[in-house]
Amino acid sequence: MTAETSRTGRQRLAPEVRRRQVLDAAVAVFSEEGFHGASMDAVAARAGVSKPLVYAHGGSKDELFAACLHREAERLLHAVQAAAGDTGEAPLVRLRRALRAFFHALTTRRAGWTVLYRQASTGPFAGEVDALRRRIVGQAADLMAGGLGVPRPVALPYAHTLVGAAEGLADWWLGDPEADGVGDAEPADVLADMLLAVVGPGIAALTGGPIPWSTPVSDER
Amino acid sequence: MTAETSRTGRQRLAPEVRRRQVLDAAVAVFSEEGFHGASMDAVAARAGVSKPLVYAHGGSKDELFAACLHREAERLLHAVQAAAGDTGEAPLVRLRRALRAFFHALTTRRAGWTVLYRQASTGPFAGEVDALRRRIVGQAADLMAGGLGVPRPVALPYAHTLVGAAEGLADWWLGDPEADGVGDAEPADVLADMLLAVVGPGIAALTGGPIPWSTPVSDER
Amino acid sequence: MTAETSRTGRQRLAPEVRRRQVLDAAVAVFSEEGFHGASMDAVAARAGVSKPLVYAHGGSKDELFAACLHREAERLLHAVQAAAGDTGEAPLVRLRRALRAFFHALTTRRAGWTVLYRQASTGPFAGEVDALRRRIVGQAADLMAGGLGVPRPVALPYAHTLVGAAEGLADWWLGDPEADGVGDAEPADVLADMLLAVVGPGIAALTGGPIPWSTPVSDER
Amino acid sequence: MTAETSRTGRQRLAPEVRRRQVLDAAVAVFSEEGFHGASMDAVAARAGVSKPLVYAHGGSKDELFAACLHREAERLLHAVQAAAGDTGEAPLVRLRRALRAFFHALTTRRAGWTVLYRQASTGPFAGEVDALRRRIVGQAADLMAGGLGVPRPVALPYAHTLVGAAEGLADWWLGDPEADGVGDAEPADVLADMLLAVVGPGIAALTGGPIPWSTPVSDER
DNA sequence: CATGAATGAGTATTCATTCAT
DNA sequence: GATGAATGAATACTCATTCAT
Repeated sequence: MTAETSRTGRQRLAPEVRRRQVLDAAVAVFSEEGFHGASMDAVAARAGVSKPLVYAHGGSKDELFAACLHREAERLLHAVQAAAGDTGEAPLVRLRRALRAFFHALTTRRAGWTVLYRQASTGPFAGEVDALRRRIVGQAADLMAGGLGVPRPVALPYAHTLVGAAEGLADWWLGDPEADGVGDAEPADVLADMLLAVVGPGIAALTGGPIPWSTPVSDER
Repeated sequence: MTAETSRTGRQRLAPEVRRRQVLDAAVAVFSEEGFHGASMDAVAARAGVSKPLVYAHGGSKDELFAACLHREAERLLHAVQAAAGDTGEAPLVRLRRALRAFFHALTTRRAGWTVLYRQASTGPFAGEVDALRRRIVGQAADLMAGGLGVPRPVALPYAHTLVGAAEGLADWWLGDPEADGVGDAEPADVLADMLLAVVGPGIAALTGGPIPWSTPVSDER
Repeated sequence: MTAETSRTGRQRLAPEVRRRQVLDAAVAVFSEEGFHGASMDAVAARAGVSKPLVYAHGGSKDELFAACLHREAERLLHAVQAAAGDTGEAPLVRLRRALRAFFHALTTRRAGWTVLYRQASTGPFAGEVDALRRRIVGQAADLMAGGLGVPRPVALPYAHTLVGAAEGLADWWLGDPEADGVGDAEPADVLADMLLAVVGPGIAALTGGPIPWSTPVSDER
Repeated sequence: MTAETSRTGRQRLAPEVRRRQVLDAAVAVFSEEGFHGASMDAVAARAGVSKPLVYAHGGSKDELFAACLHREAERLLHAVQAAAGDTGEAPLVRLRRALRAFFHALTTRRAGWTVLYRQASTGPFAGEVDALRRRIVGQAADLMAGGLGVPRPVALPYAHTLVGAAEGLADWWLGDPEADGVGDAEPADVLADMLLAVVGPGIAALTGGPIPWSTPVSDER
């Protein structure tokens, strides 16, 4: 018997590997069908495993969905947080970094974002979903209020606006066949700059200062 | 006893009236429970009619949902189109009118919006919603390219950004409990101005001209 | 189309008829397989209807089982109560009547008895089953204590003994191929007399009196 | 480190020891949960071994349950048979011995009795239990016909009645919370005497002789 | 030998959909 | 035409059973 054993039939994998496999499939299916529309059969089929295994590693459908939500939220939050970390640079550079990380996450992990944001806030997960969305948008609001000096009362709705705008742009980029004319630069970076071109002046106006990112920022990353 | 009533409690209504009754109930139920979560029983109960009648007037569940989608989409599109009609005013005033109409439709017909966007964006009707979204974005792109002189290649992604931003702000307004602190002004107008404050300067910068809406616009409407 | 409509396909029956049909099937299946062993599929098949109909008329499996328990218990209790009613006759004649009614119920409605008595007192119905059993045996104990003067402290265990004896005898009668040699008399009456021959003297000894039923009792009934 | 232990926590036990361990656990679990309610996981956990080991030593679930049934049945039969053995004493003393042994087995091995009678009397093992019951009843019938001179044609139904009565009394004793008021005497003996008080006179009347056990029997045992 | 990991087959329950009246 | 009654098809979840290590 070779080192890879039989390719077909029962595969005996390490629990954490299986768990990731199941969660990946669940995120994919939930993002495509929604919570109610997704069936545990579909998740199992997508993962290429049997249904009991899904239950063994993901728990009930509710627990599985919650696990998907949390994993994807943490990933997104960490990615943006790491990118927006206070490195002594100007706040606007941090915003740009954060947007790049956000677009990177959005374009490379589409399903995770869909699970987090395209799910209705009705049903048994309204609380969970809302709390996670609040955290994500809260990050943006903190950045705007704390670093950029946007007045507190409007920071939250503006953060929602910003996130929505980013999502609309990403949707276009991901879904539109004509959207490939961005050259050979890193797409996430291009998208971030496009978004900044639209919302940057408005934010700058809110803070009263000039529009610093109209001057080139060194292409760190 | 008129011709419209019968011995029994059954009301013999004109077909189009019945159809509207059923559609209204369906929009309400779908917006609250989602496509999969809503049951035809619930729709029938909400409409105050029997289930076979729902089938007679609304077709299958899929057809019924599609009908909801289309009716609400047409309403939204017409409202925006009417508001953005070329009335000889400056293009940016037209944009502002369009945004106000958009937010007005959304805040007054909340259920329709929810059905269109939050419930259908995943699942078997993602395609329908996408097509509708494309029409809305097309309107915005026309406005930007035709009226404002935004260079064609960027008009489309910018329109996507704009529409996404509007959706994000709308979601905040509809879903966030703290979002009611807009004073006693017409909420739709406030939302439109909030959105313009964020994206307006950027769009104006693209066209090279001044920022016309920074000067008060007569509160027509 | 004749008066009996189509024999096959959907039969539209009155709700109470269907309910009885479903309950009868449920009693039969539960008595044969036990609560856990019985499947709702089996109940539906036995009733000759579809599974949703079983749910429509019987509720959940738990509710269905509880309904079976209650219906059969009421039937048995009423049958025995009616037979043992205080008609001014000697208490022992009432006991004999009660036993005849009991055997009649046992031999003609075997499944009902099995559901009531052969189900384990473990599981979600321990309370229900115990309460019903208590009522049935309580009837016997009342008869023994109230009418026959059996001392209270032993009336209950003796009632259990009596019921067990009756059940054993009925088992023999129902299950044993050699048990048909009872002539052409009503079997329930013969069984009652056989049981009285075994336990009668003992009960009489407990009360201190003679053994009255060793002298012929007029064959009323 | 002896040959019986290994490096790991696994205990390498003699097969018959393991088998008894498994059977004991199975009897316990089956008696508490019923055949369908019991899971092989629960049996394994109760036995403190892994599930495959249960299969290795107990066979399939059906085989395991049948093995429980047979072991407990043999124990009960042997106990009664040994007690009723022809020791030269009066037949009625033998009957009393047998009853005491029966109730003793029952009160000391409650789980075994529950498995045999309350769990298996319905479901796929009704036949097995019936056969066992026939053997027990046969013992009683032999005693009555052979020793006590009860006429053959009635010995069998009377034996069924007797065994049924014993079961009813046993169920009361095991299940009724008020059944512990038997003083400090050996419960099995008290139960035997209670049963004899009910059925003894009747049996004695059948044989025409006196009632021998109304005179004290030396408390051998 | 002993076990953790995996699965095929089944169970209770619901829902979209359609006859029979 | 309108409805109560009925069902086929699915869905979440579990369990007896068996490989692979």
